[in-house]
Amino acid sequence: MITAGRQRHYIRQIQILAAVRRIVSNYGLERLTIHDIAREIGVTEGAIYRHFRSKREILDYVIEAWKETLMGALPEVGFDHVSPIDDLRNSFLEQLSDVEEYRGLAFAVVAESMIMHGAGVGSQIAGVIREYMDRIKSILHRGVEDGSIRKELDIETASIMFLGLVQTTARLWSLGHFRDGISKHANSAWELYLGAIATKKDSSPNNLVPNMFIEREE
Amino acid sequence: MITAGRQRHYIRQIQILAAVRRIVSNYGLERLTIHDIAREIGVTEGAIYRHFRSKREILDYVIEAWKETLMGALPEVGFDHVSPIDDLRNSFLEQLSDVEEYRGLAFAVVAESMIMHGAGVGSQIAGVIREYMDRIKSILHRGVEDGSIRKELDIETASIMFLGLVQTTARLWSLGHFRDGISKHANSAWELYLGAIATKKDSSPNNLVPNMFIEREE
DNA sequence: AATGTAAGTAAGTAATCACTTACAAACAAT
DNA sequence: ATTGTTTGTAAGTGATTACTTACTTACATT
Repeated sequence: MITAGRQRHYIRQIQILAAVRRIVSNYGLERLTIHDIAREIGVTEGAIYRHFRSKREILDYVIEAWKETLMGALPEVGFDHVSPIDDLRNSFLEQLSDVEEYRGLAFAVVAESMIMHGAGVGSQIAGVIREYMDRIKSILHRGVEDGSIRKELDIETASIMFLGLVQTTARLWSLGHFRDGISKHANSAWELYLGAIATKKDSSPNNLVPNMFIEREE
Repeated sequence: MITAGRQRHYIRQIQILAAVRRIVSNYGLERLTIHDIAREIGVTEGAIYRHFRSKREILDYVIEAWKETLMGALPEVGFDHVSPIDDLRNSFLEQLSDVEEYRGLAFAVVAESMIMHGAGVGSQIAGVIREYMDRIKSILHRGVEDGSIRKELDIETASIMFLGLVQTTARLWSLGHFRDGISKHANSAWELYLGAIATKKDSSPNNLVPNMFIEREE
């Protein structure tokens, strides 16, 4: 049961979280029911309510986990010992690797599909996105200051493009749009984005994108 | 009632379509019920079934209308009397004006939120998106051929970025992310995208974006 | 061994869902 | 005036939803 204040992650809660992702991934939000969640982890419906007070509380838990994944890939504000470009690239590739890891259903997609499900969940997710965008924007500002990002850039627009590239790649992947892995697209997408925002002095694109993404453990 | 083959658009069907957009816009897909649709246009539930055989048929109708809006803003394949850049810009601005027109719920967002609602609707929408992307890609190819678009460009990635910029701007707008109108963002977003894909010989950005979008009739 | 608690079950609840049925106006064509 | 079609209503249907209740099992602590 989720209580007030800081919460621990009990095993059943994690199992339920995984079940939610699997169900939404395979059958869509329509079939995200307490009945199906219970069946997925092999208990009865009543047992679910030992660990969550309501379905809404389950969704809150999912959103919270998504927020941690999302923000965890970004440096804290005022934390600038790594170059802004590297920060952006890391978040970019990390998110897309999350997409690939979960075979078609990253948190990005789950949360995205929850937006339209009324009952205040939309505004909650909007808050997470706003926070994430603010973080992206502050990184972009740092890049403008240290000269690695073009200063004529509209920061707001550039951050939207960043989010758009990640989310759209994730969604198309989840729709089965790509034949081969997501890695190749991740690299060329980053190159394209970098070309749009970076100052042009160093325009050899190959060295700007290390193969950190490709060399992930399988 | 929707029959086989080409269909006409009867007044009640259009009313229902508008009701669907309004309901999803204000309350989310959760409350897109036959009951609410009927109440929205001032009839009883049974009356709805005089015009559509099932709820699924209503969704099909919505998707079909979305497809027409989406594809209608693009030139036919092999139709190249206008410059590729202009074609892209027209589709880009036209879609975002659709977003603004419907005050927070463009077809783009409706369809997007339907993706995760199982029951085959997802694959249907995926088909529309695939068709749209193919059209975008063929325009990009034309641009490469006539020299207006960089030839080192990864066409696939560039088309994803295009879709991503439109969809994400639409979604953020529907989430109330923007304080002022969408027009300003539309123009700077197009500039940014253009800078990423266009050849650099003509790099004065002001003349590349006419104010056709701003001068829409109110 | 006794006891308290966390975690589970089986069988319900009322509400809501998409959809159906029987019937009645509205209206045009004959 | 009669008939047929379209479009509507009122009142249902069974299925499914989130959630509850009464009771039981597993297990650690004393």
